[in-house]
Amino acid sequence: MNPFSAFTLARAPVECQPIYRIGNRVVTSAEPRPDGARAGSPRPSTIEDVAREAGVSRAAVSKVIRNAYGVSDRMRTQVEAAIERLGYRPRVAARAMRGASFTLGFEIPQVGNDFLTMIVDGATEALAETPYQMIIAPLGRDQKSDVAINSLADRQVDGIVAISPRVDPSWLERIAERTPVVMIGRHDRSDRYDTITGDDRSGAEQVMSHLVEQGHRRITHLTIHPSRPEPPWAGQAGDEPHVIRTAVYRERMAALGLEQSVVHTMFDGSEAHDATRALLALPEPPTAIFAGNDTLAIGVLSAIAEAGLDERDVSVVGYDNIPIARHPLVSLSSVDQSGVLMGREAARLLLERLAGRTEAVQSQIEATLRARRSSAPPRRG
Amino acid sequence: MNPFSAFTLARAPVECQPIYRIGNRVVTSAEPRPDGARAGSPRPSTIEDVAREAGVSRAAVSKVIRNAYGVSDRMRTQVEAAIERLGYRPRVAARAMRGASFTLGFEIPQVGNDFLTMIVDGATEALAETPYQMIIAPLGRDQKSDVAINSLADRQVDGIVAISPRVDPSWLERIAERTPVVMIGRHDRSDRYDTITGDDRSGAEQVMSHLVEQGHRRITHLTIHPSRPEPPWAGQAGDEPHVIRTAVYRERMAALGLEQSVVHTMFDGSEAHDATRALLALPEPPTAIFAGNDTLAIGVLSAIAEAGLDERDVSVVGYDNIPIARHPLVSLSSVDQSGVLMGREAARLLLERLAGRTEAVQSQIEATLRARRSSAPPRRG
DNA sequence: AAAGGATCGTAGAGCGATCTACACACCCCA
DNA sequence: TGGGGTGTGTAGATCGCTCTACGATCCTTT
Repeated sequence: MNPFSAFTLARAPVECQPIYRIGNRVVTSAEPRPDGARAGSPRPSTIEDVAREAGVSRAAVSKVIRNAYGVSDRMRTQVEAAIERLGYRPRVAARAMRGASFTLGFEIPQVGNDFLTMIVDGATEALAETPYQMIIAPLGRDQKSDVAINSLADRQVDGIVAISPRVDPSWLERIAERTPVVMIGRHDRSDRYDTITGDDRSGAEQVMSHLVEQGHRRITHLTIHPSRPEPPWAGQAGDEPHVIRTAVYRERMAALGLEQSVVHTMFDGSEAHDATRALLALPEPPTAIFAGNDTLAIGVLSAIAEAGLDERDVSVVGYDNIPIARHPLVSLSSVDQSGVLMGREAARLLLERLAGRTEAVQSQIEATLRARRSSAPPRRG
Repeated sequence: MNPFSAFTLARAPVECQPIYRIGNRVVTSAEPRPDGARAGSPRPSTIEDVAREAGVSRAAVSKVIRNAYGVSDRMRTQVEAAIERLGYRPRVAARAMRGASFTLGFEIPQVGNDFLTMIVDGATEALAETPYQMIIAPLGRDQKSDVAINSLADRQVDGIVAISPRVDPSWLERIAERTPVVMIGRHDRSDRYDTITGDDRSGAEQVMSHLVEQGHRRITHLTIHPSRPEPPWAGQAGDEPHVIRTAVYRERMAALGLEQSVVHTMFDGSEAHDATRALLALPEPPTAIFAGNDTLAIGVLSAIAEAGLDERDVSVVGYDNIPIARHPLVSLSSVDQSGVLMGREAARLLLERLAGRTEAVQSQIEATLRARRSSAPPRRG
């Protein structure tokens, strides 16, 4: 069963019994609680308990907690002491019912992807001094972005960062009507949500110029499969980063009168490895491979190394400049589009929205090629 | 300000206005809603709306959603149609108030750490067919584990996976009274929470045997700083994986009458790099380095490569067998303790708890050294 | 035909917060 | 002395959902 459709998300599996909570008053139930182990545990204290302990009203405690107006120093001290004594912690779920959940949600298509990790790192840093907690909804295998985004929205997060999701922009706009959304990595324009993109055109152009200047002529572009079937919202403006990089490759090759060679693989580097092996077995293998991202490039490098070849045989350039790219054993040329910066910016944009901004913002991050050992002039021959 | 203490977690920063939601009835408020942009958006439909649309009671809709007993086929069809028409999605926050949130929380000390990523991958896979959604609470820089764990508990997650957290076990037990907890990676025993560990003793012993058999005598152990100050709960049983690995190193070196050399660094590989540079500059540098984990080992390798040396000069063995370790350009010998398996197991243990299990379980994952190019017999001389 | 048992559905009381509206002091000044 | 502030604190409705208790049918059975 797909657990995330409107129905099944909501539905408990038959074999999973619901968790019971002992409420303010003791629940009189003929049945023993299913999770007997936790039955006797002390009830966590509520705002009510704090109020009683401090000898004030619930509302007063709430005010102190929210740092709201109308609290005397004496009362604050009193209430804070009571909170301390009881070890009280506000229940986020209850707060979310009326106010905010102080939670920002990140939809991450691949947890293992180092570029996405950099984004999370940047955002974490930016949120450090705020009361907002970040949560990440990772995509399961074969799961679509909308599942994770919906799931974040269902959890009443105060803002959502969606990373290059393959979803219908108008669907995303509907989400953005309720919850501020920042979309990273797709070249959409919307006046409902904010966007952050790298300069994919410039980045790809730098790669192509670099390779051509080094004397490469047989250049293969290896990238991930575009969405299939072609989504109805695909277009120039809404293109995914990889699509743009590919377009630049094609333009440049065409302009130079060179033969184009584009290979598509899955996200994961192992397919890039296999694809590269096949390329190397060709009668006239490419002298350079422009990989759509570093994960693929790493896979490409492994096939090249296994074949006993090096950068003079086949040069490789990636995209994203993930941390391992600068490792001397790898030394992968790559385009830096600072994921950390993107994450920081995403957090900032969300906080701005929460502070009241209403106009959409499009933010673009510079792209800079970092040439390393993996790209070198081809051997004469 | 630290946003996560009992107080500040709860407190909105002064400049952040709360988000208002239009409830079931229109909220009559003299003030305009602060987030004016979203003011005109259609109110998301509630269970009440669905009930009206389907011509049944709220309770009936709830039953259908929860797949509970006492629903006729006719009613189910009717309600499901209404849900479909309205695009209704249940609010998790509201459900969490009484029942379950269908959310499992993972506390991840370092988002960028590939070993932890493997754990998440394994868990994601295991949860794919369940109604549970995983959320990850990443640790901010200099943040302690308890902050993230608390934050998950505050969000009423139905279960928590804590990865090798540096927290007081008795504190964790208190959390576990309310919410099932699985702790990965620390050799604690508790009858309140479940644990999953690798066989760190065996793994470390394999490393040491391997290096010694290859003829290494000057072996340095490089690992992360132990918690400082020594936490009060530290002891043999509750030791962290790194501490155990270090202990094994010391035992083996002592048994062989070899001089011990232990270097401590931060988590991040760049310090390992610097530390290795310093080691290489010694009059008698080590011929082998046993790194406490692969992240550190990668940093070690980079320093060795930069110095123009290779495995015949200084061998390196890591721990965790992260994906990049098998890359032919890196080819790092490492101990495999299947993070994916750990993640899968963690999810399984949590689901079992939710299904009613009450006794604690300790699960141990095998450790197997994968010897690769990075460890080789030292050069003569 | 009445009793008993399923089956199906509803009413209504929470869950733990937030936030508006209002009451009560107290003080100042005319 | 009375009229307004201003500063503090409380009452109480509300958010959207869950779940127990119970009522209403309908079908068997005796």
